[in-house]
Amino acid sequence: MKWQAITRNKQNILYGLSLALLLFLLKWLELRFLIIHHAMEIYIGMVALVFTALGIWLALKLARPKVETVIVEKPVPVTPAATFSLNTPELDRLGLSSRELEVLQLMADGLSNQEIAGRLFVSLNTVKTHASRLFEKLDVKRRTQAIDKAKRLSIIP
Amino acid sequence: MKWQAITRNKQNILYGLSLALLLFLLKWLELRFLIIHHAMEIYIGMVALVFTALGIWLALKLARPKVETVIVEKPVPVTPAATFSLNTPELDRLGLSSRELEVLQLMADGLSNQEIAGRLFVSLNTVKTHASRLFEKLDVKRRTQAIDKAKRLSIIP
DNA sequence: TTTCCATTCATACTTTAGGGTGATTTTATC
DNA sequence: GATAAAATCACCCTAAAGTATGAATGGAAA
Repeated sequence: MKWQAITRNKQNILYGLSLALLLFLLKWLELRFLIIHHAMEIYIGMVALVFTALGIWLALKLARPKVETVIVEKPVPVTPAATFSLNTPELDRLGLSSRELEVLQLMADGLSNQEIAGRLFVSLNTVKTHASRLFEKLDVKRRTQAIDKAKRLSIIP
Repeated sequence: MKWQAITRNKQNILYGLSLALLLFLLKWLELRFLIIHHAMEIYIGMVALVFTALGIWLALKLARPKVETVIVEKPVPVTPAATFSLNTPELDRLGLSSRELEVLQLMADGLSNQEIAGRLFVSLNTVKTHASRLFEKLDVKRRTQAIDKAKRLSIIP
């Protein structure tokens, strides 16, 4: 801002000096022609041209051209991240308990019933009970069917 | 920015006008002393002013505003085609036979060994043999592990 | 207080899966 | 023709999965 103010002042000073110079030149030419008393029309013509040029110069210097901005939107295809999204409505519809869902996921991970029991800190019998209930709710006969169906329904990832 | 430009132009115009006014006053005072003897100088002074204004007007008329185009990229979500792409190098590395791969896929679909046998027109023993070989090559202990691993490796969809 | 549901556990039994061993046939390559 | 691999099949045995029945406990809702 301060720098801009100094620059502007400098511009105005230059403007003033150039104008003073031109006036001096004009006066000097005026005196020369007045003394000689020749080609008065030429003198006037030159004055006209000189001051026209001065006007143009001033206008170009002072007037800042407007910049018109045109915004063009370009569609860019974006592939969304491939993430698993739990199908909550389907899960609610099936009515699986949280324990049943846990067992299902561990089945899909390839664990045996005994291993699942160890993972969940329960007995093998408990796991079998949950599995049985799970198959009932999913209307399947075996774990491979349960896993296949659950993935199709987006209940497990 | 635009407002600032207008304000600056206005300032310069005012500056110019005030200077012109001063010049006019100067000329007028000068004329008061010279009017009797120098009618010509008054005429020339007016010519100078008029042509300066003409120059300014011309410059402003000729100046054309610049047009700048800005391209803005807009993200558009693209639904990826949910297609399975067989991981052929991995399949080659594991060395699964075509029959073994068939059995694997039907396992993943939830079929029992007996059902797979019926689907492929072979005996239950044959299916068990293929399954056994399959587990060996995949280094797994049970079908759920085989399925899980095969999906991870993109051998089956 | 009663009822319902989830969770846990047990037992007995049946079915299926999985491992081991061996054999025969078919297919492809040299 | 010889060889190796894939495919097919059988039999025996064990392990694991799956079914049926029953019981106990705790928490939430009516």
